Amino acid sequence: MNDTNVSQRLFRRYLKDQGLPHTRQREAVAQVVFASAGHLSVEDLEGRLREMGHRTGKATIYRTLDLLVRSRLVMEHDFGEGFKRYEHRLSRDPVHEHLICLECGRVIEFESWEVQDVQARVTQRHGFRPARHKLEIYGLCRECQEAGVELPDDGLTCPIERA
Amino acid sequence: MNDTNVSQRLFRRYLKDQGLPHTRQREAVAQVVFASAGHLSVEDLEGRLREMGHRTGKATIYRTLDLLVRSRLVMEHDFGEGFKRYEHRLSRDPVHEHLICLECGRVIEFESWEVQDVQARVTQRHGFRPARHKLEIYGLCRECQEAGVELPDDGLTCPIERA
DNA sequence: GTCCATGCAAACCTTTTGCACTATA
DNA sequence: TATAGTGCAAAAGGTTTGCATGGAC
Repeated sequence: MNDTNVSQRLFRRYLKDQGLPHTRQREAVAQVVFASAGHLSVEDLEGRLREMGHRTGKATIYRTLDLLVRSRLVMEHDFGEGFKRYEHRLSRDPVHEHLICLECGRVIEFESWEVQDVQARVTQRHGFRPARHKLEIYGLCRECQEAGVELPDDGLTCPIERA
Repeated sequence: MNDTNVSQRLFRRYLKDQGLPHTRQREAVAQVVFASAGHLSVEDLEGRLREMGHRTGKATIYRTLDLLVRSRLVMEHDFGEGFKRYEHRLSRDPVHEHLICLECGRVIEFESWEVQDVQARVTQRHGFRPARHKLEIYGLCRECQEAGVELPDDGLTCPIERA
């Protein structure tokens, strides 16, 4: 049995636990999310559902994503593009960080125990109770650099010295 | 001379460098941003401008914030509240991270050389050219914990074991 | 006098909501 | 059959844009 099927089962269990009906739309949305590797936008989801012959309304997609996020089977991300992206959590490390290319939108995942460490120390020092964190590094991926893309620099050239 | 004035001067220099006019609206928006300690929303800004007797249109506020962000004198943040917040960068460490309270929205800043370190190592490993990063830790601040607030837990109780 | 900024309102985009209808259990 | 979900379209909410007017240089 593959991970997609495991996730599907977990989602069905979640629905049962919450006393919610299991519908074909929920099944379809969950299936697409669990079967996709990357970080999906709602537009991506709509497209894949249409390809598969499902005619699912946007509202239902959003409502189902909300359930998937609540169940903790899916994570919601906002990479500053003006819309959200969704990533399933099974079959990968539950805690990981992201490198995000400002040019092409490519997302590379990595893990870092140091970040966990920083979180533990800094939250303890401030009496803060952590629920989750995110470390996102924005820049240019190798491919975009090799394609000659440059990061724009519009800022003050040297604020302090020229003040 | 205080930091607010330094920042104002830098902003005027930025405008001159870019060949852009220095207007009273830009002056007013910049002044409010530089004089404020926290992480301002556009709504906050509008309010403070009104208090000061300035009648500045929303569009002008957004356009001026865009200039301030481009000049690097101001940073834009998105803490997932559905709108952006703005923070001036002078008179504080240019690189710092945030603890964000999910209950009251309080923001606590901290610094971490370890994160810089992680960024350097992981970007080198992936041939990625970093432009900026953000580490945000979400949870409950001390005050909200003491007020008895709990983090909701709606997820699957134990996905793997009960699968 | 030439540009550019401003202000207003309309447009935009993603996400949410109301409601009549349909499907689940 | 009771309860909740679905789909559509409208609304919401923050942000952006078009355009006529006014200000900066």
